[in-house]
Amino acid sequence: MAREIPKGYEPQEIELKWAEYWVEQALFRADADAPPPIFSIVIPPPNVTGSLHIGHMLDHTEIDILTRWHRMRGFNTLYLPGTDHAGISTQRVVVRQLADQGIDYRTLGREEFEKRVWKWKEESGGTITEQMRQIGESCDWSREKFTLSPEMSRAVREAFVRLYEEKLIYRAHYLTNWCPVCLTVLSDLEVVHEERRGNLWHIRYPLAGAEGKSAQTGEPRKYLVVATTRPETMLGDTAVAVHPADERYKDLIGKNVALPLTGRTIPIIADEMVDREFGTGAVKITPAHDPNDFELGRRHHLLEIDVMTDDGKMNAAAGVYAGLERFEARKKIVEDLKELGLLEKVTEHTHAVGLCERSRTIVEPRASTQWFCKMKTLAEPAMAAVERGAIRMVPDNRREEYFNWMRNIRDWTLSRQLWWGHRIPAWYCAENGHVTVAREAPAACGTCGSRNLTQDPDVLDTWFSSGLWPFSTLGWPAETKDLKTYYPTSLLITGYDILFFWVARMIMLGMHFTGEVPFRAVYLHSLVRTGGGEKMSKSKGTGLDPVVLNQQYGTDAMRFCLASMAAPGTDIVLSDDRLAGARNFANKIWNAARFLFLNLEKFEQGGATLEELAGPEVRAQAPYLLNGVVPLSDAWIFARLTAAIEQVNEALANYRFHDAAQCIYQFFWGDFCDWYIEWIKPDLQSAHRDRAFVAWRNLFAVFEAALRLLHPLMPFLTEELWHRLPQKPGAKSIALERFPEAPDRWRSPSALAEFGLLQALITAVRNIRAEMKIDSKKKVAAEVFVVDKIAGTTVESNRDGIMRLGMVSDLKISDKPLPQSGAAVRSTARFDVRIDYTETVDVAAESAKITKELEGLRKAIGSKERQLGDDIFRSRAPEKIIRGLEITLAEQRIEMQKLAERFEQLNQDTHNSR
RNA sequence: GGGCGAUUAGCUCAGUUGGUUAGAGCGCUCCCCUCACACGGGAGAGGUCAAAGGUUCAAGUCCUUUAUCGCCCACCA
Repeated sequence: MAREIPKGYEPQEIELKWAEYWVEQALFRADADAPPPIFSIVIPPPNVTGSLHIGHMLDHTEIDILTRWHRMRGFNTLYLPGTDHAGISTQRVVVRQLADQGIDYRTLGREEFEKRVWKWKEESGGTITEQMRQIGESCDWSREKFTLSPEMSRAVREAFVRLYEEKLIYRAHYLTNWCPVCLTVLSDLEVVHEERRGNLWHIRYPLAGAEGKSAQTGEPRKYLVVATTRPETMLGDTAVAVHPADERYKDLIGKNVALPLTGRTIPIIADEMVDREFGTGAVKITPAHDPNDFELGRRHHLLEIDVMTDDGKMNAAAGVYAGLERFEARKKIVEDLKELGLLEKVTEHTHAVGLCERSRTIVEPRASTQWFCKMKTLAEPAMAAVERGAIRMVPDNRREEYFNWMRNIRDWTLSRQLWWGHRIPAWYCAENGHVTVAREAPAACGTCGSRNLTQDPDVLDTWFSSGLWPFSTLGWPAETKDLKTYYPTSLLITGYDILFFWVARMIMLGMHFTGEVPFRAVYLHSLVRTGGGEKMSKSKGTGLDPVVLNQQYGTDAMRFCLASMAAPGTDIVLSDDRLAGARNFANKIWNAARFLFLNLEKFEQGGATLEELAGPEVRAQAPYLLNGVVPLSDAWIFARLTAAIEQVNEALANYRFHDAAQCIYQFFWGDFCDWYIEWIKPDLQSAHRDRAFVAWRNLFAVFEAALRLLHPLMPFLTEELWHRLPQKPGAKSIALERFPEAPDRWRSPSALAEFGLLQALITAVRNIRAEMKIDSKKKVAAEVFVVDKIAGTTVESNRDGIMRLGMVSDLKISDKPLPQSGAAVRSTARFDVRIDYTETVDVAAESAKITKELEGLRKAIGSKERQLGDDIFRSRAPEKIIRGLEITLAEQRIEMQKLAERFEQLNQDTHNSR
C-alpha cells in the first residue's frame, strides 16, 4: 500500500482517478430487488446541450451529499441522472448556428432541421453528463434518461392522449403570447414582466356621421379621445369602449368613429370593464392584440384583426404600414397622427411589458389556435397533497407561494411552433377536418375513413415532458419493477425559480397519473448570485465557471464551500475567499493524514504493523483503555465525535447543509487537529508500548470514522485517504461503508467537562504569555490552584500536557487560592493560574481591560440577580433555565470578585512602587 | 396593485420552536517559518442585532408602524 503522502494537497492528482473508478466499477448502480428502506431521487434534468454552471453545481452537490449519506446509512439508493431536450433553448442555439452560416433554418425544412439538431445533440449532448462524471456524482449511469428518447416519448403520448380523452386537453382559439424572435407562442410563465418607461398617446378618433355634443359643455365635438400605450395596434381596432355609466360619453354609445389612418368605421360600445379613471375613460379595442380586448371582443362579437406577421412586422391588414417592424410602425403612425392633427397629447407612462424569457423580446399578444391544458382540475389534488403534508416543502414559506399560484392557476398553453420537441399526437383529416388524437399515427380518419391525414405540426412545451419526469424515467406507463420500488421518489432538490415551471406541474401530473405524490419532500434551494446580488448568468458574463473553479480549488473544496453557504432560504454569494477557505480545510485534512503516516513510519521501526494499529477489526473495538481507563483526551475526542455525528445527522435530515459543514469543520480542525493530535503527539512515540498502542489505535479509529463522516461532503479526498488505511478484503469504496454511528460507550460528559478545563487552563496560560509578550520559545514556571477535587486530579494527572502546550517549565499546584496580584494571573470559577515572570506591565492598558471586563460581568450579574430575585420569573421560567442561571451567576460572582481583587492589587502595586 | 423576504462584527453570512455574557469564515492587530500543514500555529480587537413603539418574568427571535433593499405574482388600455 502506498504510504507516502505528498506534502501538498493536489486535488487534480486524485479526483479524476476516483471519478473514473466509481464509473468503471458501476459502484452506484441501484438494485431494485435490494431491501428497503428506499432513497430515490431524480435529477432535475439539465439542458442536454448545456454545460455545467454554478447553479447545477449547487443542485448536484446537495443531491449527491444526501444521496451518499443515505447510501452509507444502508438505504437502497437510486440517484437517477438524465438530460432535457429543452425545446426552445436548444432550437434557438441551432437556429443561431445556422444563421451564422448564412442559413435561414426555415429554408432547410423540418426534417433536415431536426436532423441538424440531433447531430448537435450527439456532438455536445455528452458535455454535461461527462462533467457530472468528472465531479464524481454518485449516479446510476445505467439508468440515464433523456426527455426526447423513444421511451420518454411513449410516456408523453400516453399522458397527452389520456388528458385529451378526459377533456383536460383541448384545442382552442385564444389570445396567447407570441415571441416574434422565437416564432412560437409561450405560456404565461415564459413571459417575464419588466417595468418600462413609455408613453401614453392620446389620440383623437373622429366621430363618424352625427357629431355629438359634449355632455359637460354642450359644445359640439368632433372627436373621441382614446389613450393608448400601443398606437400601432390601432390598425386592428374594431371598437372603442366606454363605461356604460360614464356621463361624459353616454350619448355616444352606439355611435361610430372613423378609425384614423384607415378610415374604417368602428362602433362605440359600452362595457363595465372600462376604467373611467384611467386615461380619457375611452379605450380603443383591439381584440387580436390585447388580452382584455380579446375578452371584451368576444362579449360584443367584435371582429379580430391581426395586423402583424409572425416576426413582428405589420402585415397586409395594416395597409400602408405593411412591412414595417412593429416599433417602426409605431413611430410612423404617431408622426402621421401628429400631422393629421389627431394627436392630442403624449404623457409619460410607466408600465410592465411582457418579455420572452429566452430572447428578451417584447412579447406580442396575438389571437391564435393552440392546444391548452385545463389546470383547475389538476390543481386541486396537487394543492391537497402539499396541504396535508404528503409532500413536505422546505423551506415551508414556499408553500404559500405555491398555494397562491395554484389557486389562481390558468390554463396552460401546451403547443409550441417549434420543430424540436415532442410532436403533438393529433392528426387532422384533410376531408372533413376531424381531429384524431392517438398514441400512434392512425391509418385513417375516425369519421370518414380518409387516409389523407396530417399530423399537427406543433410540438409540446418542454415542461410537459419534464412534468412526467419522476415516473416516466422509472418506466411509466409500464408497471416496472423500478416504478414499484422507487416511486414515489423520496426527495426533489431544485431551485425555487422553477417552482411553478416544473415542481408544481410534476405534482399535478404525478397526482393525476399515478395517484401518488411524485416525491415525498421537495427542498427548494437558494440561487447562487453574483456579488451584486444578481442571478448568475453566463450570457451576462457574471457566471463563475464551476469547471474552472473545480480545477482551481478542487471539487471537494467547491462542494464543501457550497454546502457551507447553503442555508435554506437564503441566496448564496460565492467568493474566492470562501473557496480558498474550503480548499484550506481540504489541505488541513490532507496534512493530518500525512502526519499520521509520517509518524507511523517512525513507530513501525519498533515492530508494530499498520494492520494491528488500524485494521478494521482493531478500529471496531475502540476506544482502547490504558491502565483500565480510556485516556482523558481519547475519551474526549470520542465524545466530541459522537456529538459531531449526531449534529451532522440532524442537520442533513433537515437540509441544513451549512450546519453539517460547519460542524464537521469545527470537529476536524478545532477539536481533532488543534487539540487531540497536539495532545497525543508524545504518546504516539512513547517508549511505553501499551501507551503508544492505545494512542495509535484510538487515533486511527477516530480518524477513519471522521473520514466516513466527511465523505458525503468531500468524496474524493476521503476516498483517497480511506484507501490508505487497511480495509476488509474486497472493500471497494468508502462510499459503500456505513456512515458513523456513535455507540454509547463513546459518550462521556465528564471527559467533555474535564478536558474542557484543561483547554481553558492552557488557553489562560497562553493568554498571559501573549499579553506579557513572553518569547514564545521561552518556558516559564507557573502555579495553579484548582477549586474542586475532580479538577485537581485532572490537572495533577495531566501536568505533562499542560506544561507542553502551555510552554511551562515547572508547574506548581497550590492548595489555596492565588493572590490576585498583577497581570500574570488569570482566574475562572474553577481555577487560578499565575505565571512567574518579571512583569513590565502597562498599568493603564491593563486597568482599562479589567474595567471593561468588570463592566460586562456586572451587567450580566445584575440582570441575573434581578431575574432570580423576581418571584414571577421564578414561578414561570422553566426549572432548567433557573438552575442554569444560578450556576452561571455563582461562577460569575467568583470571577468578578477575583477580577476586582486583581484590579485593586494592580493599582496598589503601582501606587507603592512610586 | 397584491404577496414574500431581507436589514446582526470592516466584508460575506449563520443564529430551528422567545431563555444563561450574540457566533463562523474572511479581513484586521500582536507573536511564531516548533520536525503534518504559513493553504499553518498561538493570543486578541471588533456588534446599542436598520429605527421607533408594543407583548412578555424574559425579545436578535413574537406583534405594529417606518425606512432602505431585493424577489415573486398581476390582462388597468
